Amino acid sequence: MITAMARAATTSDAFNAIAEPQRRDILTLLRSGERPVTDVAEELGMSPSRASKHLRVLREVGLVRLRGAGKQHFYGLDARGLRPVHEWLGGFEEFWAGSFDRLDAYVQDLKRTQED
Amino acid sequence: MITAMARAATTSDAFNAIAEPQRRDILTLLRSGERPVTDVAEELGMSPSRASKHLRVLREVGLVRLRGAGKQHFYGLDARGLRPVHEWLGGFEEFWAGSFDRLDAYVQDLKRTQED
DNA sequence: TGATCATATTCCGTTATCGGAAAACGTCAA
DNA sequence: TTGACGTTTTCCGATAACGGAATATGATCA
Repeated sequence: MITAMARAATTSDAFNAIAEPQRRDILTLLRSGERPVTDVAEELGMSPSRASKHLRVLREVGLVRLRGAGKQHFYGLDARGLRPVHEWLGGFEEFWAGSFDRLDAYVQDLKRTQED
Repeated sequence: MITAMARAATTSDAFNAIAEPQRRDILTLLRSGERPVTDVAEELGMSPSRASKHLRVLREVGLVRLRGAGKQHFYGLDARGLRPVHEWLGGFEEFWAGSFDRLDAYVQDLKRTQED
């Protein structure tokens, strides 16, 4: 039972998971191929335990997959989990160019307001 | 001076700002035009104070602009702030189709591992 | 079995979110 | 000035992320 809500868990969403810069770095790194925890940690300059924790979060939201048992674990990218983010963002692309116009309108409006 | 780091502030990033579902809803709503706080609150079923707080976060990261002084405030979308998110995501698009193949490979691998 | 390497988890303290409720501003009209 | 409306802020309690350090688990090889 939930008593009080604070910020949503990092593991609740791809949106929340990628809010952390280091986790984005991990995903970016994994674009070039699978890697064991140690490599991730070393290449991104973080402690193995930290890397492991971040990878756990990414695994829980399905952005990363663990392959291979035994001593060697390989983490690989599963970018499908980013689709919801991309889809949500897609609705805004048309606004990027337009935003400049809208900013112009805003500035014009501001001028008018101050002149009045 | 920073003593200990917790989760990054919601206002530090577009990434952090859009991690909250209600803030995404607000941005989506504002695609159809500017709105005063009350309207946002009502249309999304949240208290005015909550809406105002969310809008403040969005304003601080530059995703939203405040127009008009006086009693009537109008909040409008400034989607340019989403560009960093889109750009980061862009690097992964090529992987979405590929991810299925990679999943196949993963499953094959799993089979092999379990047979051994 | 015991040592060693690779990963994962737990413990700790600090910080900041989130919602609701209540109170504080700020503006405009009577 | 008083009152009403629209908006923002403050206070509160509960939750949990984050890093580092230490510890635990797990697998492999001598």
